[in-house]
Amino acid sequence: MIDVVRVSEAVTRTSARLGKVGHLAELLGRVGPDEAEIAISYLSGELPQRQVGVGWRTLEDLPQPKLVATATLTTVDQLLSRIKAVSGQGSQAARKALVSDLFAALTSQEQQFMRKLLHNELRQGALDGVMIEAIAKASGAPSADVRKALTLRGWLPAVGAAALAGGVPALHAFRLEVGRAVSPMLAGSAPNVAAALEKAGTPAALEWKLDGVRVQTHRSGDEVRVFTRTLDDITPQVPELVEAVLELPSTDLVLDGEVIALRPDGRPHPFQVTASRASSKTNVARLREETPLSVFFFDALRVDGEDLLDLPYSQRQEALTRTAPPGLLTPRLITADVTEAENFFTDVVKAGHEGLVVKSLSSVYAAGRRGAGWIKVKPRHTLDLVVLAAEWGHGRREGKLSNLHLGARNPDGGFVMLGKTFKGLTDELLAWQTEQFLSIADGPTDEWTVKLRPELVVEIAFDGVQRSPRYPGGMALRFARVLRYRPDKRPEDADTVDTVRSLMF
DNA sequence: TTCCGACAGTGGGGTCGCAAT
DNA sequence: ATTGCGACCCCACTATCGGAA
Repeated sequence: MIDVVRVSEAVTRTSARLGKVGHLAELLGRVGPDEAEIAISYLSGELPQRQVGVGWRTLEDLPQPKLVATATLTTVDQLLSRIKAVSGQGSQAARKALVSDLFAALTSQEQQFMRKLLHNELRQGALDGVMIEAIAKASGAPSADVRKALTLRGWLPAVGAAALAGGVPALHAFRLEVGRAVSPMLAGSAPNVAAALEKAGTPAALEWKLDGVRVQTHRSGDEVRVFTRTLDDITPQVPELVEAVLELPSTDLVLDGEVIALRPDGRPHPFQVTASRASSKTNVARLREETPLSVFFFDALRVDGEDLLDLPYSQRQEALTRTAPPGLLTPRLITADVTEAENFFTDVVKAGHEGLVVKSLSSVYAAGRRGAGWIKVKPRHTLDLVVLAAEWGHGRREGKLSNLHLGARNPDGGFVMLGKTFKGLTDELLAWQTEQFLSIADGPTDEWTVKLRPELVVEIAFDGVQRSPRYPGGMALRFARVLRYRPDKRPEDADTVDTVRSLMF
């Protein structure tokens, strides 16, 4: 354990990526085969158990550290598995006792590392992307082979352990396995349709982007399993999808798509409604009567027992349209014409949906790599809002006021908070606003938050207004980010809550 | 020498399930 | 019945490194 912690610290101190890879590869070269999975998992910032039910609250008041490092990866891993088991079935007291046992077995250095791992904030500048390179270096296999195996297996520690033990042949042995989730292909983004077409190359396929939950659907005979983007199994929550897939002619398939709650008129419910349905595990039978889910597939990874990941988009589409009826397919248009594409974008937004995903016709299905073959485009709203307060940042933003509290003007006086944002800020802007904020700080300030006199106007971009149980106006901005400050505007020129309310749904 | 793709980091709002209160 | 916590849906954006151009 202490070896892993020391390597993590070395990785943190090294800014060069190749240097990080070197440190990681050195450790992988000497870790035993039975502990390789654990080492790879910890050093890429995750636990083999994924979640164990321990958060910040459970990590208060922990026992004194040991002075001598004796813990092994195996003993730590076994304790974490017991903690997970107790979290799933048992009292908080029992979990707390096991967490105490774990920390009592660790030195202070190891305790710090474990605390960061449990919080999912290792912040050593190396996650899967860097670890892939380290595994390649330590095993002598090309990183492309490691990446390909990861796509198929969905979990890097297993791939890395196999590479270290068996090299290239072991990596090539990974296959798409029906019933086991594949790493999903992700999309990059572009500010508008023309830019997206430019990136994807023409002609390109334009698909409706539905604001629902990503679903990777596997069928083997009468067995169906449904996985989310993070590879969690949500099969019991989506019976409509299971039934729809059992109707298909192919009995051996893997399809990629989206589930979404639609109103009777075919327009989408707000995202919150779909998310609620897809995450509810109780009363599913009743909920599906009230709020049925629809599924729209947009890709085929396997049909009739044939793997399609390495085929170009156009051939995968052929297999998809052969397999699924038109009602289950995501609306799409193939075009090279910018005007036609822009009209299609206008149509989808008018229909109440999120936007488009523009796809290269020649791209293969490749996990993880954003920006390559798929590019999303969404409309953007903006508002001029007033900064009401700011919170101190963490990590590389330590010592800078980072997270802004945003308010719209109330015509009756005062401002109504609509949420927070920390996005869109350059280092320069962070430094500037920290100085500005401290000069207009107002009244009592707690440990994290600095209240401000409402004087600064900032232009905010966002994707939409959603219903909020948390903020006083009953609404909050979705995906708010800073575009620029508006020194030319005064708080009384800021947008009003009425303007914001008119944008809701 | 410059450009750009990939990656890591920094957090946002909403909702559910579960245990404790 | 309510509250606090942990987990996971959705996610945008900037900084940095290092290979490509």
